[in-house]
Amino acid sequence: MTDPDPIQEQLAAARRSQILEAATRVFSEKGYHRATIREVAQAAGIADGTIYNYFANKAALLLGILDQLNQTPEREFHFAQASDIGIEDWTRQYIQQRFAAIGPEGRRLLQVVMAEALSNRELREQYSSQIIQPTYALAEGFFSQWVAEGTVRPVNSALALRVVSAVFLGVIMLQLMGDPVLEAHQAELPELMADLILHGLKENTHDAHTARD
Amino acid sequence: MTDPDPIQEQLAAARRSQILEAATRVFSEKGYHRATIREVAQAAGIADGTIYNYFANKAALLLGILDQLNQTPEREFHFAQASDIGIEDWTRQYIQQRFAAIGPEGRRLLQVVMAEALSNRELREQYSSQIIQPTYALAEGFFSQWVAEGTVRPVNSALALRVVSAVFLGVIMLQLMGDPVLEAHQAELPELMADLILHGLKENTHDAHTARD
Amino acid sequence: MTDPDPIQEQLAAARRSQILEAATRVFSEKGYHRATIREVAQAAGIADGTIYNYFANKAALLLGILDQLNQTPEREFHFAQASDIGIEDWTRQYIQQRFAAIGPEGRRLLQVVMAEALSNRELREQYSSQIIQPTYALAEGFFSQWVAEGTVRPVNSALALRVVSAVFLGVIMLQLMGDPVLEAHQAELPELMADLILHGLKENTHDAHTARD
Amino acid sequence: MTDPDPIQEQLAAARRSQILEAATRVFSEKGYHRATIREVAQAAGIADGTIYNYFANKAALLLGILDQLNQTPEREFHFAQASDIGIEDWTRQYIQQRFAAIGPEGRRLLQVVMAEALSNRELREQYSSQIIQPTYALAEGFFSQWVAEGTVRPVNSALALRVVSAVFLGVIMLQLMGDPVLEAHQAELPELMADLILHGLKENTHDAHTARD
DNA sequence: CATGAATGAGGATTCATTCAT
DNA sequence: TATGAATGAATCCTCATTCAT
Repeated sequence: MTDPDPIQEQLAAARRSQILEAATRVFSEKGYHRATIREVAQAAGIADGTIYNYFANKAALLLGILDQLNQTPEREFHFAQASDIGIEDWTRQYIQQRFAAIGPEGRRLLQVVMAEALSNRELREQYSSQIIQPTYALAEGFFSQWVAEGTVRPVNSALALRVVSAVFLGVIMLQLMGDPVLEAHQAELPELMADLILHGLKENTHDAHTARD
Repeated sequence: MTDPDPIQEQLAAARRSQILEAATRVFSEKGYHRATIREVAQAAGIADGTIYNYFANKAALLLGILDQLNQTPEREFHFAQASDIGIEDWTRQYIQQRFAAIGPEGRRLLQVVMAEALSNRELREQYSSQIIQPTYALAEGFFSQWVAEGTVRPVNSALALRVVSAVFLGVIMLQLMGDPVLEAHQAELPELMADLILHGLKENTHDAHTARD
Repeated sequence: MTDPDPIQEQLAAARRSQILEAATRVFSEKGYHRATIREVAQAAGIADGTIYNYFANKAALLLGILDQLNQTPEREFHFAQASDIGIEDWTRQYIQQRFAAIGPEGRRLLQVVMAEALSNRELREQYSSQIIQPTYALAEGFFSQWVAEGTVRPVNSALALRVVSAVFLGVIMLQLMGDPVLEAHQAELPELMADLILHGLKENTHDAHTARD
Repeated sequence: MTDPDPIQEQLAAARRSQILEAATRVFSEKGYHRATIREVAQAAGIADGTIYNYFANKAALLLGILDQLNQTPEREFHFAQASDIGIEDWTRQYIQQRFAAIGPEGRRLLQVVMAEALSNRELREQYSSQIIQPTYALAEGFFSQWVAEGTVRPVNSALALRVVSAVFLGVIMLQLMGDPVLEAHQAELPELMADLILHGLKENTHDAHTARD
């Protein structure tokens, strides 16, 4: 009936983004449930009903936000480079880059999605199957390669990957919970995380010895 | 009118627990917002109105759950023993014990509280000030002592503590998100976490060397 | 089954009064509907349930208050004396006495009953048939006698009685509405009302003059 | 977004009136508290929720009714004409006109507002400050002028005004209470009230004398 | 009789969603 | 497509009333 008008599509996509951006903002401030469609509409500068021309219902806004989380581009970061520059430097750079990349907007996305995913099985499963597990699958390849090379201690790569990523997730959760220490020491955080992930907490006396040699 | 009747108080406390237990169950299944007072009441086997004899409103149920989280006794665990048995063994034992202690009920409490705290500033602040920060304050004492002793590499203790605890928090979050790998390898998890926290990811060639000496 | 124990009856009557007194107080402060049984019970210093041993339900408290209004004794005041002391003096004394007699408690009763009677047909009809009309019936006898004697201008006694009593009712309503002028000039009020009721507003000498011309 | 659309405003005003009219009807029949929002909505032929597009809550309906009472236009009636036609004729006409003007709708408004004002301090104060006292302030000017002219006996005008208006208020209260005599003699009422207000109850012997001469 | 915990019907209010304009 | 008024289902909460102790 209507031919696919590329201009129309552009406009529609822009509207969708505009609405999702507003929704993310409002949801992160008031929470998905406490936020009303009206508030999202007002934040987006449109009428209530207009939202329903772009999203089937309120839940679809959440899924839209999830999609945006998915489209955060840096996800595929260059695991490949690890071999070139050594795991030590690579890790430090990666952590630095991830923290820089996520930014306040990404943090908000995560806050909204995590809050709801924790209490909504359906969203949780979508989040898991669409984003979390694929990301792990991607990373596992590199990780097990490092293990094979002896760069990384011999561990269950899949499991170790979870634990390592848990450091990230946990730190961001604590930030979202408003921890004042993390807030105050943002600058030192990446290096400390890299140290911990690479070398652990323990003062390695042997390291010291050998270094002296 | 009536002097404080200890039996009445016992009954009232039991009712409160009964209601909170039901609320935790229902909230963790459906989420705080999607759950209705009626569902909580039915789960507790009482009438809707009865809940309001023990809690001012629905939000007070959340705070009650928060309190329960607070009263999980093991929080003060034996940091003191660290010096006796060496940080290595202590860490392994501690992790093991924490995982055992939290259990499914504690996990549910955490799920409910985290989900809501992420989207509810008031609860978040209560959670932070009543539980998270006090716990950190307690642990920091021991942590900085270890740093002073040279047992732990010289770091900002407060910050390092956050990062270490983030491993825990992150792992539990991933579990709550239904990660199948963590589910499948629960048994290996504590040891791996201890390894990571103590020694990091990196295969320590120097360690190996020195060990050979 | 139980023989009519006069002591028990005394106690019960005292309880009833105690409860009604509390109810009047609470109702006049918060209004019948906004007031709760619990508040009445607390005001009376008893438990909620106890009220139901003396009154069938909340509405019965209102009827009880109505009864109390009924039992205000002075209702039958000595109309008879009118002939002895002249209508002028009688009226002044009567007004004075009525205002003195009603007092703050009586005002409260009236407030509660009027408020509810205005919006509750059943109470209104009870109030009318049990109190208002009987009182008028009593007064009409004297009033028509005065008319017959020529003491009072020839009017429809029943109607005139309503209008005269309306001055009272209206003044008390305005007082209950918090009129500051009536509040400030309480002392002058009875005399002014008597003047108005007996002689009207109009300066009489002119009447006389003009009539003579 | 949209500039003030006069047509929309007209529609909205019409809706408000429609709702208020229904509320007045329902409230006067069942009383404010016993009436439900659903009943008001049904009486207005709309859905429950629609009421909340025009009024913040149930109490706002009462305030809306109060406003309507305020906007009864005749309040300012022609006090000015008093000098032209003589206080006697003016009073009779005024009373006549007031009774005619208030009508059944106005009576209902008054019933609803008085019932609630008697038991609701907030509404009472609004009623007093927004309507009663301003009306008195307006009337006092004329009244004291009449006193100064010697048309009216020398009295405290503010107080006398209250007493005179109390005749009105009292009569209407008695009518609202369902007094059968007032109901049966509506036609004679205005004249009788005028007589009472102007000349009082007492057969004026001087008048009589002069008249007889 | 006194108590007050338990009950559950009832009602105000919210808000996602629809649809006529 | 955009609008926003109308809708009415859903839900929290209140509170009169009951009844076991």
